[in-house]
Amino acid sequence: MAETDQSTARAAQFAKIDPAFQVTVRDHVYRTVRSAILSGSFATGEKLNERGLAEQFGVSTTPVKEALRQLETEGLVEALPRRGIVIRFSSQWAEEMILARAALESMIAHLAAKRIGKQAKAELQSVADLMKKATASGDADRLIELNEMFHDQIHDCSRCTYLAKLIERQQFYDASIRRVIHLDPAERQKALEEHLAIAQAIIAGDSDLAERVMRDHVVRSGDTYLNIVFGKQEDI
Amino acid sequence: MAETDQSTARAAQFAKIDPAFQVTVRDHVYRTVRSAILSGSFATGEKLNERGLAEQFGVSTTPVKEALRQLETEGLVEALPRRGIVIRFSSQWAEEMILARAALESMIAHLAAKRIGKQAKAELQSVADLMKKATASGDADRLIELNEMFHDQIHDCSRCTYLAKLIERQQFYDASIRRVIHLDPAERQKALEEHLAIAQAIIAGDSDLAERVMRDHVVRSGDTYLNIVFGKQEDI
DNA sequence: GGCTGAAATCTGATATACCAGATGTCACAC
DNA sequence: GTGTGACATCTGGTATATCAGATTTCAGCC
Repeated sequence: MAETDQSTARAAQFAKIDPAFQVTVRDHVYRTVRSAILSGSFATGEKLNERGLAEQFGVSTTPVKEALRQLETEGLVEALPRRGIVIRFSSQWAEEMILARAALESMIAHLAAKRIGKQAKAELQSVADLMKKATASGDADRLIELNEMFHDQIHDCSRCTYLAKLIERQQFYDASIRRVIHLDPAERQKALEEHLAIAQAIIAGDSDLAERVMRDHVVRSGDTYLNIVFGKQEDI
Repeated sequence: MAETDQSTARAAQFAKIDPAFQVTVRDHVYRTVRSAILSGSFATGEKLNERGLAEQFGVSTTPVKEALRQLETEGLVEALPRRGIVIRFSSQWAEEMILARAALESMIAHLAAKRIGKQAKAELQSVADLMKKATASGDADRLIELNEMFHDQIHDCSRCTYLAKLIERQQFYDASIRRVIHLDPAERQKALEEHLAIAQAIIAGDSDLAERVMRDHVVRSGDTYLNIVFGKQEDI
């Protein structure tokens, strides 16, 4: 009996591993090619060769085809049947990805403000407080981490799994670029103010305000990224 | 010389065929399974079997795998590596797809109001006028057609290709269900009023108003669809 | 009787072979 | 020189075989 209890207790210590965590070749190819496209390794209109990619990765064409299918569904490449895969991603695409994110994040912020519970309010406030500290101390990596946590919390509050997944696909920059941004004190300060305003609006349950400040935040910071990645500035 | 001109003129008469128009097995499987999922042929959580599907379609597993990969990227199914494909779609998913559409369509309406040109204004107005007539005469099929034309025009005005593509994937009902909706006179009238308001706002260049009325339109009509497909009502 | 673990089996993941449409090349006819 | 068309070739699409993780089954043990 004691033994049973003990073993149960021990088993409970281990978090369930996410089955989707496993890495497949397909997934590796997908991530690598996606990242390469988003970082501008391929010119818009350039063709991708299935056999060539398979050879470069040292794998068969099967997982490559599947990875390309995912990229196609995401809109980053276009498949012309029996003719080839063409890169679709461009600076315009990136701009629109920001707009999509802005639209979806503001929708989710709206819902979060309506649906947030007491405990979640406290947690959101606590992350906001941590952001304030990290901004003051200039810890860029910590800020990136908190940033992600912050948006994830809002996603959780909204209880919108699908929307959260959709938003994830609208990201065209990676951690290294984020780091560049967060190293700039002025940018850090601006982002902090926006985050605090978002947190305040959501905690206050002001869904319309939350929607607006979130949208402005995503668009503004998105433009900053655009500027860095493509060296140009565009407004809505 | 005359011959050259003539042949050029003749060639110009034929529209270029879209290379993506070609139907592949993969695409057929994709569309069929997608439609089956959206129409509720599979319960949420139900497993799909690659070999089984391939056998049902009388094809090999290769195109089936690719089709499933597309559905996975769309979020309709989830792939658990080496364990199987699970249906993710549910009424909650459908609700969130509407919210996504509302967010994206309102963003696109906002941009359309800002970017629309003189000729496009006239065209949008003319479609709106046709809608008025079709609503009065109760021509459901014609209304469905005009509806699509209307939204496509707005997409074109916004000059947002990526967003337009993204919106297309947020549709969880097909033509037959649309038809049911448009057969109801009250619904037709309501939709007409909304469409006219949207057209007016965009033509007037009032981007904020366009955004708001578009969002309300998508959410309201979406709820009507939800009601029909899932027999329940949900609000934001 | 209930638990353990090895074997059978199911299923997705990957590799390979082959098919067919699309494109490029080039000799030939005018 | 220009245009035509057969042929070589490239490339994605599909089929099939094999590999390996996951699940199930069930005999054997406590």
